[in-house]
Amino acid sequence: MDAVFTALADPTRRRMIARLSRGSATIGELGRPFSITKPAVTKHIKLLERAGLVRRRKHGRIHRCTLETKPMQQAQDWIERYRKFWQQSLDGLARFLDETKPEGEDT
Amino acid sequence: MDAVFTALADPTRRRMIARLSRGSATIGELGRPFSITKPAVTKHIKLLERAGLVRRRKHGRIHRCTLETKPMQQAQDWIERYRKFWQQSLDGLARFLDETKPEGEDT
DNA sequence: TGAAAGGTTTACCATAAGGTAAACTATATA
DNA sequence: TATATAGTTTACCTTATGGTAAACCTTTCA
Repeated sequence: MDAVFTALADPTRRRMIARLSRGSATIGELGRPFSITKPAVTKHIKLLERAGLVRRRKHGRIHRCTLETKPMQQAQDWIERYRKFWQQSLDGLARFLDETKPEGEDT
Repeated sequence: MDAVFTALADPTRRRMIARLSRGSATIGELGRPFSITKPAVTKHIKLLERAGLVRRRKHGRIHRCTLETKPMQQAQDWIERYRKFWQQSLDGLARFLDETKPEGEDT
């Protein structure tokens, strides 16, 4: 889970994911939109693989990448679990109590 | 968005968020479950604030923290957007093509 | 008026990210 | 058989994380 959120924390990798969501791509295709060198692309893909978000298949000298759905699903589940909690609590009594209990706010 | 996913990438911070989803808490309360020093707790909270996930109100010497829903919602929206895309594409034709087009897989 | 309690700040350390240039491996092709 | 192409590896740099200890500021309270 750490690795998944770490992978999503970089804008370049998020754009790579967006690209892959529309179909598989090679390493070169994934790196082309960005003005970064090839080793940088290699590192990003490796990080995405380490998070389980991307799978690679080698065909000759070409590496074709595809997305894996499971880790992203788990990340979404984590968020969803707690989002539900606080939406029900913060919109209701808990928020009222938190806001009104202490009177002397200085910020 | 970078900051939000970065904040979620650490297990200590995720547990702090889980704690906050059940109601507001002080800095001390948030750090107590972990065997880390006070400066470490301060840093985690700061990072959560920087991501907009946590809001702090000072009452005397006590700092009371609450969750903010918006950034988490945005993070979830980002995931949801692309998850939809690839679930519809990978479960269907695109995945079929990706898997079958190149014959000589060596991995 | 002290001293304790809640937090922060200031160094300081180790490791991971994100980037580069240069050299390298392996496959395809003229 | 050269040479170009796709991608990786190694070595290096800078900045951000995650942690500590020690000193500090504020507020509370005996």
